Amino acid sequence: MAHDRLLDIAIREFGLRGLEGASTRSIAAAAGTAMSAITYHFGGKEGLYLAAADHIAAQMGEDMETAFDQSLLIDGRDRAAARAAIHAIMGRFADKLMEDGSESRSLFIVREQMHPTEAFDRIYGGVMGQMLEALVRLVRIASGDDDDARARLLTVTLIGQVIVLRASRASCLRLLGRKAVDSALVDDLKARVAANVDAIFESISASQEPR
Amino acid sequence: MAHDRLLDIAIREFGLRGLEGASTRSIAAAAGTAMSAITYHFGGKEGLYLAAADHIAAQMGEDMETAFDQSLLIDGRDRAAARAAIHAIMGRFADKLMEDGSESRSLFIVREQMHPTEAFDRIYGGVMGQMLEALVRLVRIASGDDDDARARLLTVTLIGQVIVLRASRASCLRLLGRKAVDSALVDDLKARVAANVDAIFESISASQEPR
DNA sequence: GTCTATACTACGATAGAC
DNA sequence: GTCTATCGTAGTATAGAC
Repeated sequence: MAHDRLLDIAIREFGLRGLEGASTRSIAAAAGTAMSAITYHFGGKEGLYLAAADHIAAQMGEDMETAFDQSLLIDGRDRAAARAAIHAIMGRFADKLMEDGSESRSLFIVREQMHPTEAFDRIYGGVMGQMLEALVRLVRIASGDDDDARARLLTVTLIGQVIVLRASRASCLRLLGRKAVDSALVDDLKARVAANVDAIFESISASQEPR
Repeated sequence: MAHDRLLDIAIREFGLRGLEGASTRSIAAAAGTAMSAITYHFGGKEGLYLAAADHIAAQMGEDMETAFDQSLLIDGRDRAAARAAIHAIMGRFADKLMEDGSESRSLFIVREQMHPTEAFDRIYGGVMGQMLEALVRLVRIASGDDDDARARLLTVTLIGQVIVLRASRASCLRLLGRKAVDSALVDDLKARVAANVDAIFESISASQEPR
């Protein structure tokens, strides 16, 4: 179906070049169809862009669903379980972020972070927001600190440790002396982040009970 | 001078809209000059883009210079001093990243991270690379672990905690329930990151000397 | 449903007037 | 040095043929 081919290529092109950088002519050509097929199926470039956002949100939803569904079942007083769930979500997030074929999707989202449009609402309003809120709740439990603002700020610094590899990819690759991100590197990163997370929560626990 | 006005506006426009999104016509109009002035002063759109990158690199250099010059003087065995220097660099980095008027520059760099061009070489090859290398050295000292690869990976997770507020700005603002990043928030973030950094290095130290 | 034609706008580059 | 005028290219949208 021309519809699906166009959507596929649109995600790639919009992620790679952005809304303005991508051209409907080249998207249509790559899909082996006429440019006006975009008008027909999606109403225009803008509609195609939003359809791409919806598709990305849906795919992200599938990928993260089980990991964060489980986290909702966790008891509000079980700090160890909450921390384990944080490790699980962050690990899965890292995997999905760096997975082959996820580059276009990630870049699409990074672009929207800079210049949020309606497309960002569709992505954040879906599973992304739910995942982050679930993470905040787990952080509150795992830290034993009910203060919401502090939990949210800590959550930001946690996800930053994973996201940096996508959002600042070029710098990271140079700093690590690599040409690309392979699965061994992702595993190393996950281990490093997990150790950091443990260290941070241990430190918070220690400061709560001085002796 | 038309040259400087064009450069100023170019940084803003390229940062906001990207190389393809920005138009030489509107940049020239905003600078109150004819479009062909860009050709005259910079040789064309591409030249203007590279000049913008050079200007950003130079400005970043000034801003971070003292903070990281001092770090080079630190003794290779003084773990406490190295950790203090890490705090100083990261704090200054956070300030500069979130400072009023730095948005365009930050966005310019984030875009280059996704799709590095010659402009990225000019920025990274300047002070950015030096700052990151200085950080790696400090991390190696502060952690008491001479392994270079481990130090680089840890460095990545450290800067990620700061950069996330720019690179994933929209998500962070939503998660924090804010409309904008004010200086109070930056101070909170700096304190949180500093605590995280301490916790991580304490944990590493503890694992090295089990008793 | 899909493609061809075409209309219209905006882009970047350049030549030449001042 | 700076601006005006213009060229060629590429963008989106639309109407209508198949």
